Amino acid sequence: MGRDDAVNQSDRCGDADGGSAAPSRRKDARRNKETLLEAAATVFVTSGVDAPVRDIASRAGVGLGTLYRHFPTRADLIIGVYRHQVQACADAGPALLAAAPSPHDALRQWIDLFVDFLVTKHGLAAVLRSDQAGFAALHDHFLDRLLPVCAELLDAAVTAGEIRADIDALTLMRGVGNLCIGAESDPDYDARRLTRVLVDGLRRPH
Amino acid sequence: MGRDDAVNQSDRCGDADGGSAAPSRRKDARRNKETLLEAAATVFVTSGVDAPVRDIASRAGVGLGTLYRHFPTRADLIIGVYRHQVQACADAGPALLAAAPSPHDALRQWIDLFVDFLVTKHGLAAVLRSDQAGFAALHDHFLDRLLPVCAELLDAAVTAGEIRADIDALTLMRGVGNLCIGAESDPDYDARRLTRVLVDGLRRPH
DNA sequence: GACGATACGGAACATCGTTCCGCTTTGGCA
DNA sequence: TGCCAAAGCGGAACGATGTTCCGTATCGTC
Repeated sequence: MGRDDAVNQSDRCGDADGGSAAPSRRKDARRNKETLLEAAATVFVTSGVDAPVRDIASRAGVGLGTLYRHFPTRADLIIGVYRHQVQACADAGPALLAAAPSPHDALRQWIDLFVDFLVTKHGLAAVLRSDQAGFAALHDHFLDRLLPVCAELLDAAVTAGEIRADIDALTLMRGVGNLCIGAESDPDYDARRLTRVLVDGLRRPH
Repeated sequence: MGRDDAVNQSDRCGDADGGSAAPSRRKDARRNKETLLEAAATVFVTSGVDAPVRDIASRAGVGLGTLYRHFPTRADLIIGVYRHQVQACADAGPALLAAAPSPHDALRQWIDLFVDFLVTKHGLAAVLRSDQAGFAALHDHFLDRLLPVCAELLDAAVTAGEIRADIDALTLMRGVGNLCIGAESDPDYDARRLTRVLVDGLRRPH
């Protein structure tokens, strides 16, 4: 819990928007966006990513209209808050593959990293799984960044003959994400151990 | 999908309340309760277990007050609708243990049964996992009926030396339940296969 | 048939997401 | 510096949903 690795650092850089949209020309707009991200990050920790939108707006000291202009959906807000951590997790993949004694070991370590990230974000895993309209962007963002990494690790392990080949990266990631649901609020449920059992189950039966 | 086994039959017997509460002395009350259960079962199939309460009440042709009197929480309604199927799943455990070639095989088959049940009920797995207040009763009901069965199968497999001993029945059931979340609405996500991988992972490493 | 207990129905209230629009601020320009 | 159009802001208002409450209707009994 709370391992001090690259994935769980919460620093964000100055620019609130790491994406493709051009930052506003107006200073107040940029400041509000940044303020909203900070407020959201705080509220997410205490109330989870399902916290009422009003709570976030009021903590940021802005109106609802302002929040919705900068972040049309809750998914946008969540992406904004966790963008850098997701990227760090993605970056860790190739490094682990290079350093670990075997591809399966790298996969296991990488999934540990992913699980540590998810489990420390109240409700993130649940909303990541959500099929509700409006969360597609969140889903896509995670998949865009992490799926290729997972696929690379998986392929390497399959090529090395270490694991079975009938589970694709998408299914595995969703499974791991699902296993993390509720883990943050229940000390009796050990999502980390369970994901390791799952990854163990990938091993080629002989 | 839609396997015709004992667990997935949807018949209910005459008495709407299989639980401990004494049935009402009034005929209209008993009839309304039964009507509500039928309406809920129908609505759950089409709109999932998260369907608006009003939809169920209106389909049953009763007022909201009536619905809330008979089923104070959504969990009570869900329990009422699926009570018999849960019981059938519980009953299948000992039978499988007696018939299967090995305890681990029995466990695998029983979990297949459980997964088949969950996957065919839109949103059930998700709400089963929910930590929200009001769903504790649902959680407890499932655990009361199924946890002992799971524990028995797990113990037998451990005793037979087939699987590792560091995963308890509660964790396993929650993990399986979690793996089923969203499976009903996404053909690309194969919860059955994933749960088999998980159960495979339980095998004692040698 | 009368009467008390029980149950019914749905209006009313609370919460939350989302939209909309009149007002304010900002940045560029003369 | 002063002006102005564009951009942004705030929060009232609306719709959906869960939940409560109470006046009225119905049932079972005597």
